Amino acid sequence: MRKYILSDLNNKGTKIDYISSLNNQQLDVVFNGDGHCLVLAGAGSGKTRTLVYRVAFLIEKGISPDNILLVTFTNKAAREMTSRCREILKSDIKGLWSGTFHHIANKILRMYIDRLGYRKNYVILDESDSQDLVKTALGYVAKEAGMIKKDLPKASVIQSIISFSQNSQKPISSVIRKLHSKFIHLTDVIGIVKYKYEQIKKETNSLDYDDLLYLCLTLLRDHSDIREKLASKFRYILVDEYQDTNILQADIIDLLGSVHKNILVVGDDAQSIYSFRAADIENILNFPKRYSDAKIFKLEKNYRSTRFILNLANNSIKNNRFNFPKELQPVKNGVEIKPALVPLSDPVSQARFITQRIEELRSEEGVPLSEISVLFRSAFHSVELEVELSKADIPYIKRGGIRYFEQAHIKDILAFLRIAHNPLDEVALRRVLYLLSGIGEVTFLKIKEFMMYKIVKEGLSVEQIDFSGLTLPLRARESLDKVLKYILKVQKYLEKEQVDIPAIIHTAYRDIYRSVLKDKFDNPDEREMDIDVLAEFAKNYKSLESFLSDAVLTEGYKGERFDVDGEREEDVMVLSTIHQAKGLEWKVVFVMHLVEGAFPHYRSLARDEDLEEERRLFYVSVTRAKEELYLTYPISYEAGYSYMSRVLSGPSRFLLELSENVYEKWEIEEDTPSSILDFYLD
DNA sequence: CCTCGCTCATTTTTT
DNA sequence: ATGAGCGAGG
Repeated sequence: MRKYILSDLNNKGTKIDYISSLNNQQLDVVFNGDGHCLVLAGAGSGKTRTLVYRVAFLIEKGISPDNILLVTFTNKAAREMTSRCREILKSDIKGLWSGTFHHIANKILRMYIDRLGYRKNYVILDESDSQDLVKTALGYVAKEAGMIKKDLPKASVIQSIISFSQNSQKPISSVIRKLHSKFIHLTDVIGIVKYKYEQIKKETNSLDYDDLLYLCLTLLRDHSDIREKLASKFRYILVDEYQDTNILQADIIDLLGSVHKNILVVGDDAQSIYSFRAADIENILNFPKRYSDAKIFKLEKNYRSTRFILNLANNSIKNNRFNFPKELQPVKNGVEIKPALVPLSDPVSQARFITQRIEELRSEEGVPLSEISVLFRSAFHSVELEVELSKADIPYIKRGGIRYFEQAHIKDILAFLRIAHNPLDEVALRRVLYLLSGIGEVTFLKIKEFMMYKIVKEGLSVEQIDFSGLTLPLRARESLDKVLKYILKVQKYLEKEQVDIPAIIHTAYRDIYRSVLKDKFDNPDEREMDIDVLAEFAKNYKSLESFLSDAVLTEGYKGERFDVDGEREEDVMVLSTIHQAKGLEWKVVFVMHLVEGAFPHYRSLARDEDLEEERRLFYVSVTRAKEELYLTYPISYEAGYSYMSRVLSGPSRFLLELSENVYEKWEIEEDTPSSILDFYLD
């Protein structure tokens, strides 16, 4: 194969120096990645690099960027990859389609969804919107069936069942049997709730995350002209993190690649960590079966971590039975520090230790904060640490937990924008009206029915509706008037050539929301600042619709700046859930709260496959580290909240099952009773 | 019919 | 500590 490489290079006279930038395995992918290709890329094996060079190579070879589709796991990753591509090519790349599956599905549906009987101006519901709507559906169904809500699962549970069923393309009944067997006797009712939920979505022209994928697939499958058109457009398709795709996503790729048949997927079965949202590891394992002509590439050389760290990672993952056996081969040379296992007496000591060590790294060893991160299983594990970091004046951003766009006040403001865009947006209208006094469930329904009738049946616009035909209590009337006045005002803005979204946000805030914010929350000033950030972010958009879509599909976290135009990061540290740390690397990594029951999470203990996923998560966490790795856990901690007793559940099994020689034990808490240490560290 | 204040359970991971 | 759910008052 190497022969082709040189002749290829000589003939094309390329400007990019592939040979000195990539190793042989990587070069092979870059030059020979035509057709159906599976690239099995271990952690730290330079898979992003390989993808970036592959895209650059295609463009340099003369493929137009709009004939390339690059699917990534986050939109952030897509931005990073395209900007790196731009750097090596030293030219702008316009027209390349890149982003997450949801992002790309949205792009396709905005063009063609009318073919499926939806209007193109649909709204996208995020998970909590979807939950709200399931709750509404549940209300109707419970009433009709004469059941009490108490006897039914919570809306969030039903929502998750519906979602999993959609993403895995399995019937509700089998999802319930597998994931929520205690509700098995309610299968029929849940099925009806799902039906009702679908119906409301259809009526209100809204799509949830799963609909984006499912409808995109339906569109491609059932409308051959659209399929042909798009599949002809995409001469080359590249998919990153393929191990975390679900069946819908794999099928979408299959159809989009059905004309040119150039589908290159990259992934690592050992890093599959999203089965809870129906990611199916079979996609990657069966890729060669799905495409019998598939070429398989392997990237096994690890450029990231020291041999101690890799040794630890290999040692851990070999306890898993269900995956391709493989070992990461270290390449790195130089100073090697053994990973440290650090037991601390409790979460506060743990936080202090990490903070102290970070200070040392920073001041004594000159490690920039941007080269350090702290990872954990669950977002709330970092609370004590956040306190300590703030005390020590160490700037950090946290990824995981509540997202920026999911905060109540941001969702409130977005709801205002949504009803201006579409006054019949059920979820948004309910949210806005509930904020104001005098309007509850019954009054809301009355208003909604009235507006629906006037708009849908009589074809009136909001401006034309005579609301005096609706009898309402005084307070409700006042509240409604406020909202209507707002909608009319904003619709004037929308008629203008250049839509000023920040102005719409500020109008909603000044006219209505400011006073709500003041009594609803105890930190209104802080939240007001968030709303300013939102307005700032909105400046980049020229249509309300695209702004609203991105607000739902963008993964930004609180405190994280939206690096839309690749602004330089300042020197801040990252705290992150392991899920959010996927694909990233740091010189120094702390993995904290390695406590049995927390990590592995107690809900995964019952089934081997779930436990193995937790172990893969551990594997992902340790392979983020380039040079130094600290594994910490508190010996005792308070589970749940303070009314519960202190728990001594002991270190994670992921620590215990590692052989002693892969890390150094580091006991720094002199006040820790040694008997406890002896017991647990045995 | 709405709101407020009480009680109870509740914390995995996310596009 | 926070949120959801429920029952009593307004």
